[in-house]
Amino acid sequence: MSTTPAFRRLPRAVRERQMLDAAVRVFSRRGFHAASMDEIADEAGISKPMVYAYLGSKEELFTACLHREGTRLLEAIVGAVVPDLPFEERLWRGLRAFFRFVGAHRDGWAVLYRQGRGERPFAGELAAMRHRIIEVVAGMLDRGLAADGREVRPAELEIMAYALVGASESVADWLADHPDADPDVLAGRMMDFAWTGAGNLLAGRRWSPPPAPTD
Amino acid sequence: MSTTPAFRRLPRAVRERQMLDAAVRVFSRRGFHAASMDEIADEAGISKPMVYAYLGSKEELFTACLHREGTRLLEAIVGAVVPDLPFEERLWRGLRAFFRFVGAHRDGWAVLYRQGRGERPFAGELAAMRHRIIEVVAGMLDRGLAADGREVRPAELEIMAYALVGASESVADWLADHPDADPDVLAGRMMDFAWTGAGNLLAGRRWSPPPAPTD
DNA sequence: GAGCTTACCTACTCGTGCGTAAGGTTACGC
DNA sequence: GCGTAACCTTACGCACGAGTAGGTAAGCTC
Repeated sequence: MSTTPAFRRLPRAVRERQMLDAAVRVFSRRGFHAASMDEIADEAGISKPMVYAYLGSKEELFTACLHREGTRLLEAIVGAVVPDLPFEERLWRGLRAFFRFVGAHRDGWAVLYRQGRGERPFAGELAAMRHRIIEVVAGMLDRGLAADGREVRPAELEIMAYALVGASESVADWLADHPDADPDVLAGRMMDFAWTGAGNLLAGRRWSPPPAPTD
Repeated sequence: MSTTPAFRRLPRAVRERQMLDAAVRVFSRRGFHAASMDEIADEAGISKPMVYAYLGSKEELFTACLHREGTRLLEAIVGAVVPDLPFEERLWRGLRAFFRFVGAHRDGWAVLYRQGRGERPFAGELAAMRHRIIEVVAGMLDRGLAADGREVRPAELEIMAYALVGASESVADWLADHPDADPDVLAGRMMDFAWTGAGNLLAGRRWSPPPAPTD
């Protein structure tokens, strides 16, 4: 019989990609600690020393996953949010890109959102990344207001941005567990919430506590 | 010198409380896997076999933490939400109780929100708990609408509840990192967002995509 | 087809941390 | 004041998994 080796020898770049894909899958279902390098190697169809040779230690591997998925997510969003469009349009495009990404990269999303947040060495960096996104959203809100001649204290803007991002994450997480849902529809639902809500809110309508006994 | 033993012998119930308190603290800063039973025992000022004797395995201990903190949180909220009050008032009281709880039990919150979600054996139970809360919120929204003579499809209600809960969690998480912030003020901010937003939204104002090129 | 490089593997070491066996100490009943 | 039961300890067994040493073979160059 001719040369049909069970396992072809592949160039490094291809293997690295396969390993990262496998690592994201395994990390997404096990978490950082519970995932073993053996299982990742197995999932990638390769042996453990190869993973160490190419991607380094377990922490470095997880960092690489976080970095790749985080970059992809960020690029998907900033690529969709064209700068000179009006606020509403940018928000809509950003949300749609976000939900589309989560729908298409559920594993990556799970690693970023469910697994990365608790693990000690990575939580900080991840929180910083999230905070950067929130600042961007807050900036969008601020510019949306400035264009309207209004003004809101930065602290309140930040809280609002936290609420908006948190709401989106929560709905995205729902999407990750409902493969049949349409990301664009969800983005529309979020606009229902964020735009109608934030829009009216920023237009000056503030909620005030009822006069009833406050304790 | 009289009898001043370095370590008094305490009744079981007291020790169990101390151990759970210590476990919540350690789990909150390390996560489930990275936390060691030795460190928990040390934090509780007791030796490891005592932890096993009273609380069982590490998984059982973590489950106990999750259960206690989750029950406390739930009780704080349902205790604040008096059934017969109007929708707005219940929402306000529920949010305020939630933020007050997080402000007063940062460690417990961290275990529930940051650590529990990713860890395999517990994620499911925790997700179920969260889902129960979301159902309650969805029910509140529904009753709020019904009282207003309106009607919304259950699926949309659920999405909205996810957004609301996610927004609250995100702001609560911000609170956990900002000890000086006032929980009641944050609850007010959330009402700004949720009430003004959801209120207008549920009153029939829906956002619709702009006519611009949709890709 | 000799010789080098790169891809790849089997089979180990060794640290860490869960869980436990076996024994010491304190308080309390009588 | 002594037995005994509950409390508490030190010191270990053992499994699991990160990381590695050392060896094999495929493909390339000439």
